[in-house]
Amino acid sequence: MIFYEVAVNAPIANTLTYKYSGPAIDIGHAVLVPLGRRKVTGYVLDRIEEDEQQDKGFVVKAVERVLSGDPVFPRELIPLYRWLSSYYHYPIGEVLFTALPAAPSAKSGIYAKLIPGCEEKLSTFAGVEETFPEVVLQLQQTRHLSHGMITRLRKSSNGRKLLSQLEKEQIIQFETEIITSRTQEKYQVVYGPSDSIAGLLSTDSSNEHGALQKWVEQTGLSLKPSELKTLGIVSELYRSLGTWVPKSAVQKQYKQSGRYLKSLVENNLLVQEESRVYRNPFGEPVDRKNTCTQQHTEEQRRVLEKILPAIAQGEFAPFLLHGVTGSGKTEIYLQAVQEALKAGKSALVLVPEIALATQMEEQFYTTFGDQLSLLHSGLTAGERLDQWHHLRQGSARVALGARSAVFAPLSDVGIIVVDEEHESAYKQDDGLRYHGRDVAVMRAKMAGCPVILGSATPSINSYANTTSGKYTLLSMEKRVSSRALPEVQIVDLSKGKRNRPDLFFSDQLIEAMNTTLERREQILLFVNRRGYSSSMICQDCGSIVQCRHCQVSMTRHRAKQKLLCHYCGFTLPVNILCQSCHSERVIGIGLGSERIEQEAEQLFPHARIARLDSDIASHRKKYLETLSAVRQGQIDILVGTQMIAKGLHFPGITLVGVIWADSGLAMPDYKASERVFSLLSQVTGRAGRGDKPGSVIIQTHQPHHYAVTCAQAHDYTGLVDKELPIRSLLNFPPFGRLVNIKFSGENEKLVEKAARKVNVFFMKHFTGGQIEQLGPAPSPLAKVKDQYRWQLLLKSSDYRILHAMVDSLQEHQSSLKLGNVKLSIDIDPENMM
DNA sequence: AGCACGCCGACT
DNA sequence: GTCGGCGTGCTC
Repeated sequence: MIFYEVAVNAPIANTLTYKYSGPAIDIGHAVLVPLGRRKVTGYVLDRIEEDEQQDKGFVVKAVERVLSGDPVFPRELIPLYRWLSSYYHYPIGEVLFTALPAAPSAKSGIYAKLIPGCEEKLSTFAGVEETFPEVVLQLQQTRHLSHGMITRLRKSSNGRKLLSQLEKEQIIQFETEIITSRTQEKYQVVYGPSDSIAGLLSTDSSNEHGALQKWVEQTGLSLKPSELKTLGIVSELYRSLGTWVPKSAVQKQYKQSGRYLKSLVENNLLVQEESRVYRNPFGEPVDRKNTCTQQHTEEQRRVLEKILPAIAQGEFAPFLLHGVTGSGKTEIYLQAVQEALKAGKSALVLVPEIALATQMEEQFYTTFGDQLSLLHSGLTAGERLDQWHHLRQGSARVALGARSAVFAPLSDVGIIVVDEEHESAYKQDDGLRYHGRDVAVMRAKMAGCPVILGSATPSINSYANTTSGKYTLLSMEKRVSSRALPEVQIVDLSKGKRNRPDLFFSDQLIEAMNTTLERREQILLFVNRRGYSSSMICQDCGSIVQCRHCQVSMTRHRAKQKLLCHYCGFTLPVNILCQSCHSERVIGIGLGSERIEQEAEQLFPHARIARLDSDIASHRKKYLETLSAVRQGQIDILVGTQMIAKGLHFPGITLVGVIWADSGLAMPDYKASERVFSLLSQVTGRAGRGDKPGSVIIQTHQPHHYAVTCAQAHDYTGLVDKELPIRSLLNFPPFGRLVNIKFSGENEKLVEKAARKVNVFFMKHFTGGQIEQLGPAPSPLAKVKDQYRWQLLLKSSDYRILHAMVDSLQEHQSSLKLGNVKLSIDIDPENMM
């Protein structure tokens, strides 16, 4: 008998022990195990030798069965899973279910069996026939009660009564059955040559059909013309594909071929097999043009001289690559990955959550082809699983993807790259609240390999790690082919008269747009919000239309003719009465991408204008059409939100306008300045990447704010010099560490009470000046989806104290009696909303 | 999470 | 009396 350490799919902090008498189970397998009265999926994390398995005061149950054919994850990732569980204070089983794709899984439910020989007893059972005829019917017909039937019965008291009586009278017996078990592998039927004609199909004679016919005549086989035709198609496809031919591909050319394929197999000319289908994760076929590996710049060479030896060395080494937009960071990544592959290792590349196909994907695909596995957010569960298997089996050695790709099942990782490391999209904002970049660094540490964090505007945290000596700083300050950085002009929105005070366009911006359009060049307008008006205000009483379920203002969307809540999706008609005074005079204020698009149409009626925001991006086709239209110069003005600032390359754009730069500075967030700076820098970087120089106009109400002026001067260290003293004064990161304890529930009073209780608990058990408790207070978004939210922010220079506090809270959670209030813990919170 | 146990109010 | 409400606690 062998014992196993299993992480089960339930919110249980620790792993559980199970035994299994069958053949030894490898670490990493999915198993079905009993848990209480039910059966759940679990993952084997370790084997426990029998002599180590002392009596620990619980009865060890047996593994029900092994669910996976092969281990689902490489065992070298187990320490990372354990670290995630303890660092983010999240149950180990749920860590695994977050980190793994929808792999073999099973669940059980209760059903009831009719005890043999009880049919008579059943019919004499008082009252069943009248109240529950369907129960009698099901038992007679199938000799059991289904899970669905039992759940239905349990909803009524009479049903429950019936069930317990049937059990008491020994008519039925409850058992658990597996009700869902899914694997999303897709298979297809493929055909290949049998031994007898293998030689014939591999020859690349140009007169294929003739050769086949000749061969058939020689062997004296009597093939029908249709069979010969089918065989011809198969052989043609076999040669062009270079591999076995899917049945569907043959049938596409010849509809009736199914039956002939069958007879060809019977005649031992073709062999039929089932093969795993790997769905194509590239939405559209990507042009595999060769990127001419240009000469590296002096800076690139200097950076590579540091990184490449570290990869060959195979030791943990964190680098922060600070390179201005256009300095050629991607080339560094490509070289680094190549170096790792050369050393026989694999590579992991993380990019922020991006809507769809980007330059980065294209370049990696061009360079690494089938070696590359893409793990972006647009994949279906099935596609994701396919990519997982590719990596698992080593048929792909480079993984490129967003946040969750950090869990890619690569073994022997030689390099990890995190592009745009400052992006807050790396932070998962629910469930296991991990930071993709931080996990990447930890993974590199465990794997013993270098990690490159790249950014044009590094996070203050990472930058601080270079001055403290934890990371090595590598800088690239020049743009490839020494293109100049764009000229940036700041326009003060609060000063001076405007020709069009009704619009969000300053005179300077309008003029610059005019000259740009005259030169037949392209313009990008950047807006912070989608929609038309960011909120609706009543002109009589001044109240703002709020979502019924969330404490946020409703945004007007003109195209949809609706008011929309961006948090829960709740909609209202446009023509509503004021919620407090019932006035009809409710109008939109503030701006959104739709409105800017409309105003641009008014100002430049002859310009071709397009909009790109997440409303559009949800329509993949429309999104890609817009992208290519912009690239081909069919669009003069592109209006967009955040998503256009990232990773997209538009050579034709020479003017960038930022409509309202300081809107982000009002956020209740210690990172607001850092964010605004990096957003402005990114948008600014979109200008003039072609051979023409670019210019940028930033409209703002706070022209003297350092986030704005530093972005204007392309001065990253200037920002750091301003920002660090402020952070230091308030002991915010990188000086102090933060933990946000979040409370939520339907009952506002109870949520508040719970938050106060925890606050008191901490004050009692953790005294001394090393900890600061901010709050408890209602969250900046005090209500979302009918859930009231409070939070308690903990701050300390010593993260070990913070972890001790959270551990202690979780330990005493039940005795604190927080009632129905849900508690969730956010370690290193990125977003305080 | 799910599921059982157990302790109190409102019904036959 | 007991039925059924939900708060509390455990799962190898």
